[in-house]
Amino acid sequence: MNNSFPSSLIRRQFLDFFRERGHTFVPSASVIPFKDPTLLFTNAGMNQFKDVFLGQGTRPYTRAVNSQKCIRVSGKHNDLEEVGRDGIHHTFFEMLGNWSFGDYYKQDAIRWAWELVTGVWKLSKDHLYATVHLSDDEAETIWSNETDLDPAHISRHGKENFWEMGDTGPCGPCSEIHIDLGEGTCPLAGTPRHTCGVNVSGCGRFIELWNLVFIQFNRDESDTLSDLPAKHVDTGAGFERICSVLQGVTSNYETDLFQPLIKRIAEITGTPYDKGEGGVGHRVIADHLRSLSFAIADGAMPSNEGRGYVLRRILRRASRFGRTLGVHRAFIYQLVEDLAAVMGEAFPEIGQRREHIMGVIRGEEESFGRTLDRGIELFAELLDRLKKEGQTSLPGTEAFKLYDTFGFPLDLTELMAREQGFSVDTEGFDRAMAGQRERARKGGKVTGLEHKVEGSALQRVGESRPVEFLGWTTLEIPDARVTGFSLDGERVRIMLDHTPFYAEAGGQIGDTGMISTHDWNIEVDDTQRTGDDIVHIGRITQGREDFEIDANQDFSSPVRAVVNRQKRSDIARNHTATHLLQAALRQVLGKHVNQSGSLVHPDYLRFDFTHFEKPSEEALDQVEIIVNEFINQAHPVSWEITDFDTAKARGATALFGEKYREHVRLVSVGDVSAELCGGTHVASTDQLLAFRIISESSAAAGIRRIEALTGGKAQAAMLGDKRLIRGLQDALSARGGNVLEKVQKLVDEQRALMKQLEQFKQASAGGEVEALIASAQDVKGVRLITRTYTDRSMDDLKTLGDHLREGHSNLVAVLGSSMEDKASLAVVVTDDLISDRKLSAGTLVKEIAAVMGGGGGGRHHLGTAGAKSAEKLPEAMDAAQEVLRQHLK
RNA sequence: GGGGAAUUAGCUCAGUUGGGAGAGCGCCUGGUUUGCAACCAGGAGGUCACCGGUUCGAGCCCGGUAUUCUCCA
Repeated sequence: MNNSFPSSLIRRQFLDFFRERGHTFVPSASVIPFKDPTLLFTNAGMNQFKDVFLGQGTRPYTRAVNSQKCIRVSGKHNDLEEVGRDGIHHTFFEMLGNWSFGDYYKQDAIRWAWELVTGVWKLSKDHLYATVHLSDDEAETIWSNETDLDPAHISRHGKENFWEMGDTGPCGPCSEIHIDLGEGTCPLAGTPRHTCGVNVSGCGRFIELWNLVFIQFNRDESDTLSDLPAKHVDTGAGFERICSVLQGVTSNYETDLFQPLIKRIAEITGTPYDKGEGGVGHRVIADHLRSLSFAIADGAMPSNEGRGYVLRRILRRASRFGRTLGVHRAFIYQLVEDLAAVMGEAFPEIGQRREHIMGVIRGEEESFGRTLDRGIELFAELLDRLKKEGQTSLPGTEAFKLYDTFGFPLDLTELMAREQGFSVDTEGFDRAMAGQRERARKGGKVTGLEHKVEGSALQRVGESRPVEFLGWTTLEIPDARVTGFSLDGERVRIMLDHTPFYAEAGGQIGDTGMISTHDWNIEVDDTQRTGDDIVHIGRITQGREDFEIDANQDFSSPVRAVVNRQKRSDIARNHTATHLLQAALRQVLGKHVNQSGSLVHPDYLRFDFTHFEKPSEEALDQVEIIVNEFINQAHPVSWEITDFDTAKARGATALFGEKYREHVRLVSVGDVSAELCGGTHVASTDQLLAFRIISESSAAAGIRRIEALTGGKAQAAMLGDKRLIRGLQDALSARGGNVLEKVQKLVDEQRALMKQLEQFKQASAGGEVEALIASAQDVKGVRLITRTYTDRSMDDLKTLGDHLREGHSNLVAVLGSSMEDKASLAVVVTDDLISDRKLSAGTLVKEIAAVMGGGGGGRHHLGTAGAKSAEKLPEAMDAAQEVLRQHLK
């Protein structure tokens, strides 16, 4: 390894180079894209600027540079299974990038890239190559005239050099810098039909270093390209690859980014690292550790759906490889320390949340261990069964069931089957898997489309300008201008140039209210954000025709926008309470408490936070007390717009990974809380009146959820409790406040009484049993007891029947009872009659009950039956003797 | 988003044509006594996840909900 280029220096050089050329450093966005549901993970540097390219958002700068954390786990070019088998595939990587938003274009982008690569990083010009798109004369001219690249090293390509975001949207030609690593570096060298070269599939000698994308077109639904109003530059260079080139190693895993991790893995597992096949496990674990740690640091959690499930799979893959290296206990979590040492400087979140990350990974490793243990048990049972049936092959459906339902990996099943001399029907397994895929595809088609249609149906009005949100200080605007709308049956969606309506964000739900003119009226029931726009959603309650006339005239007159005051103040109370709750939780439970989700609703608030165990009742009481103290202390709530670093310096809690603009809004509650927050709040905490926790539960592993009330809702809840207690006092005649003692006493007494009653029943049953037996009549040598009671339950009859059976022989009892005009019937037969005379209580009771129109059945020793009416019970009892006679031969 | 599974005592789990809720461990009481998971006897502890349906009768059958596990997208 060439030590003159440590990875931290390379990263810094890149960022400094562009900073010196007027670029603003923009911190890496979270790997969890909060505002883009179409994306599981941030997978490219441009993700956080997508809205700029789509024309929906703006930034206060026109040049940006950063190193973006990315996670890729699926897609054409990156299958999870390939990671670790070669030196270039990763699930987590950094993407170095510089951007121009309508500022400089191809010339500067190419010149600067060349200058950095050859001037700062001193890569040999003889080994560098450039590619441009077939149509892009401009780029080629710049390469040959403005750089000293050998013109013979420039080549033109088709779709490899054309970049697009999707089927429609911004796109444009791109130009790439490739490097020739020299002979002997291509794994395919010498194989037929492979000639090393630029853009040759699978070639390991010529590899891409940097992609410069020139965004200049927009592709519409009809597939035609039109020029964008502003042209952009978007570049991306894989950091790990740059490091491997500059450090003179042939695999990314040989760089100082990975070697410390790999060394530690070798240490823990006792298996030395091998650059070839033998090191796959080390590489997989090192790679997966990075994905897991960064995703968890940014707030993701392993789970059984969505991106959480992807994380779980990544961890399990790493864990499986750990087992092949001989370690069966949880150990991956220990590596987080080493990762923090390598990456902590550039990404401090890894160090700051180290304990949380370790806890989550450890928990998952242990839970996977349990899954495997259960699978091994199920496998053993299955094999036992197959052996008894004389099989030697394990059916594919069974292997699939182990995999699909219990998460037991196929390769493990095969391994264990082979040990016992069994083969596995993998074809059957594949067939079952194909069926599963088919079902999943059918199920999940609709949603994506709906999203798209909803977003594109808005019709813009007049010149487009960014909306101004005024709702922090005002709830009513008399003269807003309509800037866009859509009408779909009853539903109307409308945009304004300035608005008091808060759009759902940060857990706070959207405002409700009215938008109106003299001629029409819209009841707004939700407010949402799309891009930088605020969309009011509701229905026209009055003047629909007038609304359409207005729409045709592009809404020439101003409209009045009024937020529902009551709901807004309920929301504000709950939002401020959320901040107080977080502050109190940190006091009581510890600093590790971090928000991991919240819902601010007018009726209640819900707050999810990281914490490892169920908080004790005492702790929750303490939290409630502290929040109420905050309320009574009447802390003023204030806010200011500041920059991120200032806010952080003041100890503000920010959601990890949430994207914050250069200017952030800092909400302070006295000296008890400072949080970055865009929501609406009360002016002083005493407006909350009261705070009350109504539930505490688990939201996910390592995450607790608290639901709480404020204001009138909290007071109403207290009143409800008071009524309940008063009701209890009345019912117990315990106004003196000794309710608890009284209840305890009652419970004890009741228990004692029940016991006594049971004994009493037994004793009296003894007498009753003797009397009943004495009353028996003889039917063909069998003693038959028939007896009808009133108000005896079925349980009573069964108990009595049991007593008659116990210790007696040659006895059949038919016991009837009428209760609330319903008939119950129980028949018991002693064991000797069951074996000797083949009697069955189930059969007898069924036939007897038939007489009164009821149904029933049971086992040989005891049968029960019932009828909806007790009217014919006497007839049935009379018939018992005849029924028994028929069953006796 | 779709499929498969689980939910029974404090814990781990049994419970088949639908008819008497169980075992092991743990806990309590008494006895015994001190070589390693001590033993013996007795006892407490259950809304069989929740809601609804079928049935004379549901832990078991049917429908729904919740939570957890698991696979696919």
